[in-house]
Amino acid sequence: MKLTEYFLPTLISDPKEADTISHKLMQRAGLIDKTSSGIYSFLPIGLSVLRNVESIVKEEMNRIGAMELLMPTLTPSSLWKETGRWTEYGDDMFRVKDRKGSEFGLSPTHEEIICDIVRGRVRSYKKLPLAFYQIQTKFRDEPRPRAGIIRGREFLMKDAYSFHATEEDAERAYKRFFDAYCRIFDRCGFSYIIVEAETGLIGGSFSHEFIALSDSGEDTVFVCPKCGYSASLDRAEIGIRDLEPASDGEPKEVYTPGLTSVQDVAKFLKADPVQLIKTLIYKADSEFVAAVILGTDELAEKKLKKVLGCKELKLAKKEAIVEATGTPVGFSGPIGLKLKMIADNSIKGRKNLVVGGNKMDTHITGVSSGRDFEPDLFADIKIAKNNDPCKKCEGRLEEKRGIELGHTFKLGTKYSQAMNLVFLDEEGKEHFIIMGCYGIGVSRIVATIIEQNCDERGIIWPKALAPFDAILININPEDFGLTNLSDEIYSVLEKEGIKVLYDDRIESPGKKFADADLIGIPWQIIVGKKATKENIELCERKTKNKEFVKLDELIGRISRE
RNA sequence: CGGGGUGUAGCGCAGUCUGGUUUAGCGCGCAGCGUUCGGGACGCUGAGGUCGGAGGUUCGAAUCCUCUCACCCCGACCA
Repeated sequence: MKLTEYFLPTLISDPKEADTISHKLMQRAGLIDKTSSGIYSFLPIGLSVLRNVESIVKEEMNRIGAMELLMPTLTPSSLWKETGRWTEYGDDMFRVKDRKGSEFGLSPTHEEIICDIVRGRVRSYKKLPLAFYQIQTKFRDEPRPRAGIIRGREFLMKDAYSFHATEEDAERAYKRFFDAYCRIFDRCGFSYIIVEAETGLIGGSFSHEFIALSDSGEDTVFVCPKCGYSASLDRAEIGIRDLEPASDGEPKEVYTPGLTSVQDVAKFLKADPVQLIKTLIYKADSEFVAAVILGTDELAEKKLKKVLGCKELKLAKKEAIVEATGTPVGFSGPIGLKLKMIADNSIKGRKNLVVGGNKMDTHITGVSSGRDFEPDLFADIKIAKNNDPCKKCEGRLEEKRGIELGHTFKLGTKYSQAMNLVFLDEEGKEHFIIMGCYGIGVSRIVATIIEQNCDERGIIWPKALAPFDAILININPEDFGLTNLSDEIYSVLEKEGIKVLYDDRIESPGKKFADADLIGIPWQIIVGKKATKENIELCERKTKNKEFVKLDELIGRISRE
């Protein structure tokens, strides 16, 4: 491709609205153009990369026997109503009406649609298992799109669905998808971790998130550098902390007028906030419970939910707290509380604590756990912090930011029950089909690659994903000698099937080098005054290493591995 | 949805507080001509704007007032 005939609108300065590195570079290097908030066009060079990502994804999906299909974006409300997600999705789903007034949703995901395809057509165990995938545009009306295409309202996703007769088979498929995901992210050259995750609106029994580490990421994860343990913020298991021990004190009521926050109380009593105890009142399904944690911690609701085994867990409302404990908000404490009490295990054996007095404007100092109150259960119910001890080894957890690239779910029968997907086994008995679903944010991958592969000059594409293999820079297209040589190199490379972008523009060398570095094509072939067929300059974008090769060596040097 | 911020040429900005000297400027980019040609060259000439939109105040509005729309960031929420 000759650059004079190509559409590559590069920018010298960062666009004002972008502040993550990948967003800036995608706009500056002419990969994308914003149409509206969270909605982007892929320009030619951006689309090349997107297609390269797609082909890696497709190859790995095909390799594990998943069949590609394509489902519609516009989907009738009736299907969503079957599973209840027409309501559950709320404002996150874009909705439209047809001319007759029938309601449709722009699909944010496709469980309902694939189930509708499969049900009725698969009635026998003999037709199972099945696995399908598609690469398709998804719509989600995000409350806050951000960071360019990292969180868009319209984005490209690979979603896959598998159907099984048995749990064991579903788990085997889960493993196959899991391994395929690892291969995909390895081939893209990502540095990533895999964490156990929550299933959210998709539902199901368990799931894993594939998270690329990046400071621009929106997810917080914890990694143990020693044993490799990794988990998301609200699930990371923490070992026992080695807190400064305190000696026993005498319980004493103190008057703390209007002081409800840990900070205020600690300041007022001149106490270390770690000696304070927070007592949070939650409503677990229909029962009120008290969660007791250190003043310096935050409660991990998902952990507490798991400990309680309840379906719904919500912080109790102000009036409900008064009703359940007889105490206004901010003065609840563990002593004499008549609710089920779960305490974080870092409270076990702690002494000389400050707790709420279960009385207006009152706290109690000098309290010891075990002596003055005994929770029903000790458990890990706090959110992890940087440098917390690892539960699996003696290491320390490190807090990192990441971008979620993939998510695998073992769904079980959530959708097959709602949509009546049944099959007959060998004995003619009816069962619900067991499902799995597996997603990858394809467009998000493109941004994430840039996050992990760039320098101050611009993008550095991994060779497997680059929009072109090489950029051929003719330093002076008005010089016949240089142009003849450049033309010859260009036609030789093209003939060999090497994708080359030929910078034949009449521009200053500085601009050409700057653009080449910005768009990040792995190899730069530079044709300047000293160049001959026997002495062609080849520069690697990533390292900026220069070497001089003969024309017939060039192909071998830059062909894809 | 709560908090903060921004809308002036393709991009980045000044001008707004204190209305009039602006025919609305500057840099980059763009077009033409010439000189350059190994790290975002230089000179000359030129094109490009209903100052986000609507209404209002005023002799006069980019500037003041009211409403509104769009976009960005933090949070909440979510893949």
